[in-house]
Amino acid sequence: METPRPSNYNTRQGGLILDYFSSLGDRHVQATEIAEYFRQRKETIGLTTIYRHLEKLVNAGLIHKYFLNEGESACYQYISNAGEKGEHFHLKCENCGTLIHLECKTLEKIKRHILKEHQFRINALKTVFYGQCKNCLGDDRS
Amino acid sequence: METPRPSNYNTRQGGLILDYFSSLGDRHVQATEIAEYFRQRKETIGLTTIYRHLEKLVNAGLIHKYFLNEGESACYQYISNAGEKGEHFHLKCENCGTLIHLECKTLEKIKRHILKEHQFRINALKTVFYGQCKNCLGDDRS
DNA sequence: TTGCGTGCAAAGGTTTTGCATGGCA
DNA sequence: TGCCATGCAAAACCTTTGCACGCAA
Repeated sequence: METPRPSNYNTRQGGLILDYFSSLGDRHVQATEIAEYFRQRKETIGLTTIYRHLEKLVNAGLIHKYFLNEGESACYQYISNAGEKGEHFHLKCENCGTLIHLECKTLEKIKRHILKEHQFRINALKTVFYGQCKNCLGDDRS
Repeated sequence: METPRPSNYNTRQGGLILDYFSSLGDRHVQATEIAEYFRQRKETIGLTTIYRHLEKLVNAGLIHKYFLNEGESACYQYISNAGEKGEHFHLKCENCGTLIHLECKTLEKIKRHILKEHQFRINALKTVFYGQCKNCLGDDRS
């Protein structure tokens, strides 16, 4: 199986962006952060070009796009070849902004429950649970 | 218990907007839809004013703000006085856009599980499950 | 009269599009 | 050489802010 390429042509920018994503592991970045990263390394890439590569990478299934800070800019994250193993849900604290990666057998049950009983297949990658984290529950019991 | 008012002053616009929300039931609207609604009735309200009332209503706990169409505009929804009873999760089909309101005992278990085992209190109002709905699962079994 | 409410215009931020140029194959 | 990629400028959107005027109390 070939690794899908983000574009037909092999360009400096395309290579840099894909390499950058693979170096990120499971960390996510926003478009402007990518631009800033390369600007600091004197490898400046236009923001337009970055957005166009992001779109291609999403379509190629190499990166994942989602929104953490509601109403704000999109987050992009590399999808490691390791594959299905690391599926997890995101928990985002509405108070302090902490992002928790949750891998949990019970949540697998939830997915199955909703699929079987409600005929809906959940996309864990895109789904974000909002609420209050441990620390913020402790601080304020409202 | 008094009904909290959206503002100190009682203005034409404030009254119209609150009345409009209470007439919506559990349907949600976007800021521009509100503007359009009143424009058609020759009761034009400036978009700026609408946004300012929305903010006040959210702060007063009378309406709820969330994001359904990721990266797009905010949705606002009236919180009926009926209260806690109608708590439900939102399921949003990534394919056809259908929004499902899910009231389900099992999901209460999910909330309790995550609270007890992971010390995180889920805000069901804000949380949206993304995935594929019944119809779209049938159409395409990818 | 006081001070918040209103709404136009403008700014802010993110993302997309038009278009001339650059560079891969 | 052909055609996609690039990136500047500008547009498109949603939302917020500045400011002068309106209006409720």
